[in-house]
Amino acid sequence: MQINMNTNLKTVPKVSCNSCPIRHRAVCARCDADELSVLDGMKSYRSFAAGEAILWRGEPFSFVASVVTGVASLSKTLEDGRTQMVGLLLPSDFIGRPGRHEAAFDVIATTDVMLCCFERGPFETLVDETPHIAHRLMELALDELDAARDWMLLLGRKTAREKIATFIELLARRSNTETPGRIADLRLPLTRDHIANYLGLTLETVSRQFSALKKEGVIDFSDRRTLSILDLAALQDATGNDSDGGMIT
Amino acid sequence: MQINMNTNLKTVPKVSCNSCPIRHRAVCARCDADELSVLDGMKSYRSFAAGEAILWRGEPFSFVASVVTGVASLSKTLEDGRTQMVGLLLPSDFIGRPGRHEAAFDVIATTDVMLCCFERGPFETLVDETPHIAHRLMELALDELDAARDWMLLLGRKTAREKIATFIELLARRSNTETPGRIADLRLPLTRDHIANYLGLTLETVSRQFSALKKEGVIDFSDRRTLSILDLAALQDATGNDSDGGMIT
DNA sequence: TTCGTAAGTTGATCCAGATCAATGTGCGTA
DNA sequence: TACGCACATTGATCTGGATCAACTTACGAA
Repeated sequence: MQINMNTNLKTVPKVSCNSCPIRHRAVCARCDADELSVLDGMKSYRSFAAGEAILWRGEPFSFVASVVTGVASLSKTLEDGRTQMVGLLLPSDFIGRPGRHEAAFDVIATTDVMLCCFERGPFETLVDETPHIAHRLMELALDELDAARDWMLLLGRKTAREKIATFIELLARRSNTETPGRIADLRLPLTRDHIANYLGLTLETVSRQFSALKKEGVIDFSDRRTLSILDLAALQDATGNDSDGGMIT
Repeated sequence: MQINMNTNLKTVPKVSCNSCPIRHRAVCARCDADELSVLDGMKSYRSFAAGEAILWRGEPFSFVASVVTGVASLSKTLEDGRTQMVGLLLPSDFIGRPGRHEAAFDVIATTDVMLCCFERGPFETLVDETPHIAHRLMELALDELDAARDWMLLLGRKTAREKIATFIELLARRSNTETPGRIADLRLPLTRDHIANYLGLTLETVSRQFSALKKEGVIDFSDRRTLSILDLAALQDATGNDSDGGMIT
């Protein structure tokens, strides 16, 4: 099987590339009008419900895809069930890689997800013929590599508090809310358990660190899944990152 | 500065690409004779002594390079000095990435290292004009991404014992010694401290886990830097990896 | 041959985060 | 209106690996 044909999967009417929210960041970012129309003819949309598996590790896939909306996670699991998330796929991120025919990890929809899919064979041919796409694919891969290496530092050397602060700051940076020093109503797209899997912690530790930051007045929860950053400077201080990097505003 | 012009740096006479030990795995792997002669004309060799910095984080670099011989490490450091190695560069691995002009981490020679260097500007032009090189560069980047993600699982979820076993098994797999069930005289290219930085441990824990595996008869040291694997099955068992993956012979 | 130093081992103790356990909260469904 | 369930919080305890410390080993330089 390729991308799963499960219960909640829906094939959805296509949207024109011109009004696509990820038009300028996804694999098609560098394409001109002609190239775009080729992609437009090849693409199909699929939606997955929160919690649903998009792809299991080891499963051959016949589609590659861009995330249009929603959040998906990549995770690896040890024999005994310990799991580690190795990537978070946000809108414009790409699923699948040239020269590989089966998934190296589980891909799970953590929220409802919409994918813009291409059949793998034709897409690979197109990549070979279209430097704009090959080039963008390279950029996306290198960005992921940078992110993976930042995460290695976090997993290997940061404390629980630093991990949580880094995670919140990451979400704040990606959600482009613009309010210097204070960020309101940041939505957590993951459960405590998922966050723990992302950060190499347990869900209890995640919960305790959230509570600690709340008690200190650094953040506040309006609801379990929605928080505000009350003291951005303190939060950035708690990440353990160099003070210069990572300015949000 | 680009790649450092320090104390021990030497520019070394070039070797013909045809007799180059990494000819078929490095960035030039897919090149035909014509392409190779262009690279041959551009390249220069540089050597670095063990312990020497090849490139510091944030430093602009004017060269990219392939590792010809030796081992180098990529590492990231937190403000307070905690460091995490985020990659190990073995012969044929590539330093530098298209579209980036400064290092994202420190690159240190852990053994004596020989690099095959190209000036960044001309090399990038060549990449754009030579699909064989662009393609190979993409493959190398994706392989690194896979390795980084495997390491995230190790850093986030494995125990000290599993980390050490995984590390030994990794070295065994890359040194292509062929002796089913038993591997002799495996050389550790890193100090205990470097291994600790690679595995997200302290050097004491590394030492203790080596001792434990030795006492159990899984491995043996003929010298502090040279070990033999006496019981490969037990070692693989201790990695925590799926039993099917990771066969060496 | 000894001295100095970097690297490695081993022991004793400590503590951050895991684990085990109980309770709380919100929401959809009957 | 209450039942069931998934998710989250909080407390008590345990423990793997960090930290602190002493000692050993290898080796190159004087």
